[in-house]
Amino acid sequence: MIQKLLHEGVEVETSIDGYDAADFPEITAEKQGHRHPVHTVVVTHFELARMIERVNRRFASLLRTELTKLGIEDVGPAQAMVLLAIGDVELSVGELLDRGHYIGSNISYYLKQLADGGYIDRVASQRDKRSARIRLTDKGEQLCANLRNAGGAYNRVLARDDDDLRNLEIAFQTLHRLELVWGNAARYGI
Amino acid sequence: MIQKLLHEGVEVETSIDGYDAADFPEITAEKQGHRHPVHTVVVTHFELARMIERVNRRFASLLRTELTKLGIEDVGPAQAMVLLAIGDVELSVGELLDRGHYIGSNISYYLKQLADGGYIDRVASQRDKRSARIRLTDKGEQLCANLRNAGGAYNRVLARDDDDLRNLEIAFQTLHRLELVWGNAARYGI
DNA sequence: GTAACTTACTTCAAATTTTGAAGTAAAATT
DNA sequence: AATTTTACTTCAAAATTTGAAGTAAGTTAC
Repeated sequence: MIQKLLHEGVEVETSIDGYDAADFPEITAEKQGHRHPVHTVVVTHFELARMIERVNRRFASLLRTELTKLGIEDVGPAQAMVLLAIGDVELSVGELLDRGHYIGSNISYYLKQLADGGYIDRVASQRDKRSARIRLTDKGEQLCANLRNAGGAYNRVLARDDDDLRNLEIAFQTLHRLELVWGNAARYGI
Repeated sequence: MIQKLLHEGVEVETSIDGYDAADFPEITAEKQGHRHPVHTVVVTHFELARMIERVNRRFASLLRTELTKLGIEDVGPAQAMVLLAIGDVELSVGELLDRGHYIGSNISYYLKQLADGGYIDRVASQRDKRSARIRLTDKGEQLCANLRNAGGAYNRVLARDDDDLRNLEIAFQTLHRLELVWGNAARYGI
């Protein structure tokens, strides 16, 4: 049964970017081993998930470094992500929840910190006084602008040519698909 | 003023499940003069990062659900990821660190919980008695097998045809590239 | 051989992030 | 007018992550 599942994944040729098959334990042993030019790697659901977890960790620490460089002490990576999620539009807490799949109390907590730090403004909506409208202050926009500015270097490294752009786009859309599949599964079962 | 630039010429191709351009405030206009046969979305660094964060969150809650279904109470999603990272080989704590880009004390903490729960065995290496060798117990292997079994359904949904396979492969490799770029940047600066 | 240094990991305490239960107030429904 | 639902907040607890300090084993330089 396990054997069968391992073959439900994607077959990948891995000479690209020289990553190491040993990074991926969910591969049948007979396929690694000898130093042949072509390895076939089976990418499963879990490998993708592990990759995503690692990449997420890396990004968070990068963001922390950037924040430190900017001398920002009252905003952590998680809060910075919230600021970036807000972007330059005014939106309600509910919309923000949808954007990041956060849990309500979590966002509420971050928004409080960000409001205390002067990064966002909260105004009760005229239409619906239950609904808080959120928007970046100038300080918040400045921070986002600085982060984006620092991010430009990464964009240039990551998107060198058309091929890179295509791959980034495909990665993005594929992740979006994962988001939907995993999200729907969580709510309605697969 | 910098970020006003970021909203030029955004065209979103919505072939996948109709996601909304408004979800993604950070699309750049940094396209060079090459000919693109069709409209292209230029995905930035931060958009990818936000997507990855969301997907990661979704996966963690899915994993939590699966663990609950299996009646497992002493293993959370983070620990389950560690078990999956170990896979079916025996390795040292250091190797495990590399696999997940964890921080040492973090893994140590998880390994303690997993050892207490009987999911892993720890043996001091003969060669080097500082080095702890880690391996799944039968209980640990059983849990991984159950998780993989449940995961089979997702693999089938995600990888329906060759196109899906190709896209998953590209996503995986692109994430690996992100991992390298972000990781190296964190250590050596970009 | 041994003193100093490095590696491999653990421990602990603190910070950060996430979760869930309970609450408030406004809007919508009955 | 009473009830229910929505939109959010608060608070306390749990889970996760981090960093500083510690231990013990291996390595290197004298």
